[in-house]
Amino acid sequence: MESVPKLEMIARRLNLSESTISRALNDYSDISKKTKKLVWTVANEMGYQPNIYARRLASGKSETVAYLLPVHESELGNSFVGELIAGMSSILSENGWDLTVLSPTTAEDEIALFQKIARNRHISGLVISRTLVDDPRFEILNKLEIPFITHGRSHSSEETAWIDVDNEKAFFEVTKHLAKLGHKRIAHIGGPLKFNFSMQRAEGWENAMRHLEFEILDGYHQTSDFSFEGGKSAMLGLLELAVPPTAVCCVSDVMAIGAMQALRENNIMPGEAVSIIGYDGLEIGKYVEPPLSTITQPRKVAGEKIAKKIMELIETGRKPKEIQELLSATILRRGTDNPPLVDKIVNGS
Amino acid sequence: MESVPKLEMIARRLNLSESTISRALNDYSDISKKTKKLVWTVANEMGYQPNIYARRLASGKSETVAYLLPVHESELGNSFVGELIAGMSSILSENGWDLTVLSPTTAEDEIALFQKIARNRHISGLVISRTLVDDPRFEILNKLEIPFITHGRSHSSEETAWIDVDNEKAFFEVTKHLAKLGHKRIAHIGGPLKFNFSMQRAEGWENAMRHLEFEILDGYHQTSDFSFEGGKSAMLGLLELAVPPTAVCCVSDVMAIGAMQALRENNIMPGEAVSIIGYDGLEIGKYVEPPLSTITQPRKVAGEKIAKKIMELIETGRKPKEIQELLSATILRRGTDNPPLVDKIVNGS
DNA sequence: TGGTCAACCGAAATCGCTTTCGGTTGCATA
DNA sequence: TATGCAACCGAAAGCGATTTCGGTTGACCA
Repeated sequence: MESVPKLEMIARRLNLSESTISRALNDYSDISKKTKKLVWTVANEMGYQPNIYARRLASGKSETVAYLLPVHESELGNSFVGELIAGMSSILSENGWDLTVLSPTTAEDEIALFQKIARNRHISGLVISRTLVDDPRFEILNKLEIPFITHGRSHSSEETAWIDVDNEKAFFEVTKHLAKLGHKRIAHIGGPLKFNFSMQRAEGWENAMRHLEFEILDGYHQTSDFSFEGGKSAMLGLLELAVPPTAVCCVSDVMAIGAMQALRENNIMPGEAVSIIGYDGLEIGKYVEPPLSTITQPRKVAGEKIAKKIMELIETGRKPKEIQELLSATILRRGTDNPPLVDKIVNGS
Repeated sequence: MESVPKLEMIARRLNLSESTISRALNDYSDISKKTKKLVWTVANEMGYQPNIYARRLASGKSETVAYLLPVHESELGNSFVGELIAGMSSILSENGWDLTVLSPTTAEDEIALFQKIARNRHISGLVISRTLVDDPRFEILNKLEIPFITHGRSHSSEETAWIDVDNEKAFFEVTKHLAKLGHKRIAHIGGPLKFNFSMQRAEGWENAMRHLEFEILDGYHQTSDFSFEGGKSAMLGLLELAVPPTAVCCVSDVMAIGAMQALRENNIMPGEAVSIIGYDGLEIGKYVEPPLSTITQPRKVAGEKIAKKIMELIETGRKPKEIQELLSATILRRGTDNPPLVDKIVNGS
């Protein structure tokens, strides 16, 4: 009857005390190298795994990070969630940490959750995605002294830890890209501006337009919710304009695909009279007609980075503001970004 | 300096012993109703939250279930993962349980993980999705005596706990549905048959064809991998046949959308010369041209049920085989399932 | 020879809860 | 008046680690 190996068993086997074993395994400086090596080999041999509950109780650390599932948002996020979680989970478990998933259903629920976490300290850090421009959670978490890192910034993320994509730059670039193709009447279909990434992307487009000295006609900035429907109705709004755009950059692939739908219903082939570029790099974009051009970012890698950073934040005394990283996204040309028809004719040999 | 309330503080406050408080809170039968009520109100008042690590250490139970992320499979699963996790997480945390996510990267990794779990017992149960027809994990987990529930069956799930959709029935029905529309030449685009749901869906189609006494022509059962590309090449395979089908049911929406792509490239409008039905009820299906008919199942609800069942499995002494549930999926007609063209002409008034 | 200082290790207290076991009550029964 | 039996509750021993504090060594120097 092999029972699970405990500290005490290793101690007896080596004629050392439990405390020495513990300190050896935890790499304390007052244990000789020789002893450490000895303890390690024996521990491995016995297949020793510390009881994390005993360890967490004794040490007062929990080595657990919680990921807040953005459940009360539209379902679009879901496809990301898997990859993000995969990335975080792999890195965390490599280090013996746990990843748990929390899914508050309402905003009040979420706050109650924070308070609970603050009280019992069973979770050492939080990962938050879908940040708002003006996100009240930051302040609450700070007050409660709960370490957290966000996937995406907000107005108040000067002092907090985050990892984010340079949304502004991405849309600046994509707008310039469309301009280079010959477009001047470039519109933007955005999501609700309360979301930070939504705001940033809109700003990127706007800044580029200004930089290029293109006029932003009335109605060129459509906003709607993050759904296919939303993209569709936004596009319909653009088509109704006196001077409709020849190119549109959309805040997400989902909305872009909705927009494409609107074009088709008006007998406009996406990528011909109207170019479309989305964002997210969803694989599905390859299979709409024609394949949707888009902007991608590596989500699994983001998950991995987040995991590393939150551990760093918790373990080391480093300031949250020192733990920030801006990633960049890249344009992926597929089939919906082409020179405008008019120009083709004008320039036609 | 408010410190977190502990058992001992409640005890002192009420002039009772710690053990009484503990037993009161855990609803032991040897504590009077009056005392229990008293303890509860005081505990709530103080905002008492038991230290789960102390509790788990003392009780030897971990009240934690782990979800195995199917990472090494194609990325299609990701969109489901979010919903499933959301469902599980909400129910588990309602009951004070934790959901942790594990992501072994290889099959060996997975087994090592199982062994680790078996040793240290820090996880009380496992949730597994993407089961194979012949899934070696079942036996391993049984031997290791790790409670688990699978989302999807396998050949060896007679004695295990599972929740699944009646895939066979769903595809039997969808095939009959196509027949009712007038189709006789109905093909199936399936995924790798090592996956159980893939196998079951193929069987459902096959059984229906037999039941309807329709001939299954050579090549009518295409299999490919779960990707858009896979669906596309499978459809191309069908189109090359001497007698191509007039309707195709696909094992997944993703593959169905790939198949639609293949049709379009051959100047065939999906839902006209060739009807297509997918499976999964992805929202994206609404926005391809024309909207894809499909079969849906409630995934979040599945997650909730899974959570309840795994807790039941762990807590009560019930046999795994008593914890099984078959859900049914429903056909969602959108735009790609129509009567065959030929029949229209033949029957034309 | 004695003293000092690293370098190492052990004893013991904790961490906060669970759970067994036994000990009081008080009341009904014989 | 015993006796028995519920109904309640307390004492105390864990659970398996961590961590502080102090005590031995032995080497090295004066």
